[in-house]
Amino acid sequence: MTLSPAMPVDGPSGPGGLRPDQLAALHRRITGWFAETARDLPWRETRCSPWGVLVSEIMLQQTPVVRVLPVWREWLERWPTPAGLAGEPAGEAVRSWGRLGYPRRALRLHAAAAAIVRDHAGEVPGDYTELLALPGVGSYTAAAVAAFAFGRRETVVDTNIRRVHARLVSGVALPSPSLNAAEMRLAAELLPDDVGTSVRWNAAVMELGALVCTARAPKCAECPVRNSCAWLAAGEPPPSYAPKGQAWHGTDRQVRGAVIAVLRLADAPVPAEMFQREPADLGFAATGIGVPLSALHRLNSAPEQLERAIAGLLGDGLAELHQGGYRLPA
DNA sequence: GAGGCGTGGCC
DNA sequence: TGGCCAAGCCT
Repeated sequence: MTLSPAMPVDGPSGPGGLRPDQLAALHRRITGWFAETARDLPWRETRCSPWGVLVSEIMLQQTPVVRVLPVWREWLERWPTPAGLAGEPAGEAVRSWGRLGYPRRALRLHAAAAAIVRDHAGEVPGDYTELLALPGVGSYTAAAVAAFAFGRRETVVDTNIRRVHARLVSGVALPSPSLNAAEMRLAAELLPDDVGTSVRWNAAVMELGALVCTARAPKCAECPVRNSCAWLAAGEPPPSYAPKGQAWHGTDRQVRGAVIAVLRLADAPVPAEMFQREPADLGFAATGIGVPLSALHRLNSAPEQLERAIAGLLGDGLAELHQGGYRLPA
């Protein structure tokens, strides 16, 4: 039987073909690198509440840290507890979400806050299974909150960790298009046994993927485990598949985004006909709502496309009809 | 399980 | 310039 770096097999030598001493060395090097390199992020401070950690994790889903920081600070100042957020209309969460993107996350975070008040006496639960039951909380976020807010030993797997494992252990440029059982098993086997070390390991591997082992142009010269990297040893083979990008220009999605940008800034229900006409003709050009209205108009979308976008927003609960116009849910 | 879902910065 | 990418989740 032959062990290939590209096809990690558990055997006498351990996960990914690593001996126990090699695994321990990886733990030491990566957590050591993290101790001296980690960014100072407010949700990593020990005084940050589990609620603050949960809010950060939801905001960080598909959104870069630098854009999350100011919005997270505003949210925690305004709503320092789940009960604070749950006590306000869902539309306020969507409005305060600003331009973070994927505004349904704001809706789900609001629903999660309500569930926490209703089912957990207002305290963010620390168990993976209970976290997973919250709206907007999937396998990654449940594990991350349990680990980072409650110090639990959890197998945290996000896109950064997947990429580090793919290169460092499996020797390929990128992880597979979707998370699979083999990856979860590998991640579980790489996780340090000690609880405290496991928490630091999760954060450290994630940080390594975010700062050094990046998707494009990884900074291998700065990597603390470059001498152990299976991908580097294999001569940096290119990805075996081409990631498929998401279309944007001319899509319903783009129109959705433009419509909700208008609703975020509107302080009264917006009649449907306003979405179809020049804001200058409506006398709104110089007002706050005039800017997103002009942007929407420039898309020059077909009426039926606009209808689909609005219907989608209504269906998702991101908008509601009130007195002949559309607004964020009140 | 593939596809839908925002937004802005970067190379 | 424009496609790729960012601490995913849900259906």
